[in-house]
Amino acid sequence: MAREPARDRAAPEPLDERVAETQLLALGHLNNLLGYHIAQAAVSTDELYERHLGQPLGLRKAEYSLLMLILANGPLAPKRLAQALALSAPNMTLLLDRLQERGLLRRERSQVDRRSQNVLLTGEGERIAQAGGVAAEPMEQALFDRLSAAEHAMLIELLRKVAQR
Amino acid sequence: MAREPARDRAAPEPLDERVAETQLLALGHLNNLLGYHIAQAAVSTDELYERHLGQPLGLRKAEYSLLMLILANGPLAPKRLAQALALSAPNMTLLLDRLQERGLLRRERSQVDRRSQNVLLTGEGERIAQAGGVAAEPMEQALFDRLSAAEHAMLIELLRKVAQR
DNA sequence: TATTGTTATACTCTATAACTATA
DNA sequence: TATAGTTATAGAGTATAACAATA
Repeated sequence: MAREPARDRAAPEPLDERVAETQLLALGHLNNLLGYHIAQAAVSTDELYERHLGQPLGLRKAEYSLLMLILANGPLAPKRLAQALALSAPNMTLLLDRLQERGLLRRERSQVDRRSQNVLLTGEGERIAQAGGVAAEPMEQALFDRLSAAEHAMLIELLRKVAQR
Repeated sequence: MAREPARDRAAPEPLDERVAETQLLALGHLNNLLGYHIAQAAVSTDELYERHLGQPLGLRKAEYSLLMLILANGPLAPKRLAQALALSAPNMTLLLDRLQERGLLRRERSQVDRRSQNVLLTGEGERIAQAGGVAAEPMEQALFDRLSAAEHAMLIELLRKVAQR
């Protein structure tokens, strides 16, 4: 893909061989790269997360998602949580350690298979998780000046197809 | 959001208070969280990137994007690259150091403003960048068993609206 | 033997403050 | 004074190997 000639013989001679500061950058091959656009969109959603959920609740993204999963499903094994969140087993251990230390969850040995554990929310954990669920709504609303409700739903549906694991 | 009762009085008494291993996890509040679905989709696109571009070219995502931007626009200042890729200035310095060390680009002082630099591709850098552009195509094609071409385009358009910076 | 979870460790990525050289 | 870029440093996120307990 050859680049557009940015200059013109008649234009005031620029001393530098580079596009004007005011000019939007061309994306070139990045234009049709889904991964690139996902990364760029994540910059926006990460900012929103930090403002609406991360800061107020003191939870990182993985911590928040983990609490939401237990809130929705009841007790779960670290193994299943790790698979659902695409985290390695050692990282899941550390994540659970932190949340347990904060008193948001506890671990019980499974009676069925004593290698396995049940991770469950404490009272405080359930309280925070509930609050987190509620606080998610205004965060999504904040997207509605960029996206209609229908577009928002459509976008999630398409991302689901990509994620499909 | 109360969780569905997973048990039934008549069912064989489970010893553990948790959903069956075979059962899909409920997402609860995560269901309408755009950020969550973006993160999940990124797991897939990151895998694809690693296989099609990262491994073969020995380039990380930020390195690849940077090369694509210079290929498409010609010489650019680190400042503009940092803004375009949402990287901090110190991280941009390190990124450029690595690529320069590999002989893929070089830095020149700007003649217009001697605080600023022009980052430009070397011959080898241009060669790798070209190869990267070409190798991107089969990567996107690999998505087409999950997404039609129209859905792929639509998805990128929606992500653009979210990213909008 | 295989699986669940842990420990230890290292590497990448990101964030911040302090500095330099130019404007 | 303000801006472009650098250096130094620390923190978060992620990956891998070796291990203990249980199946």
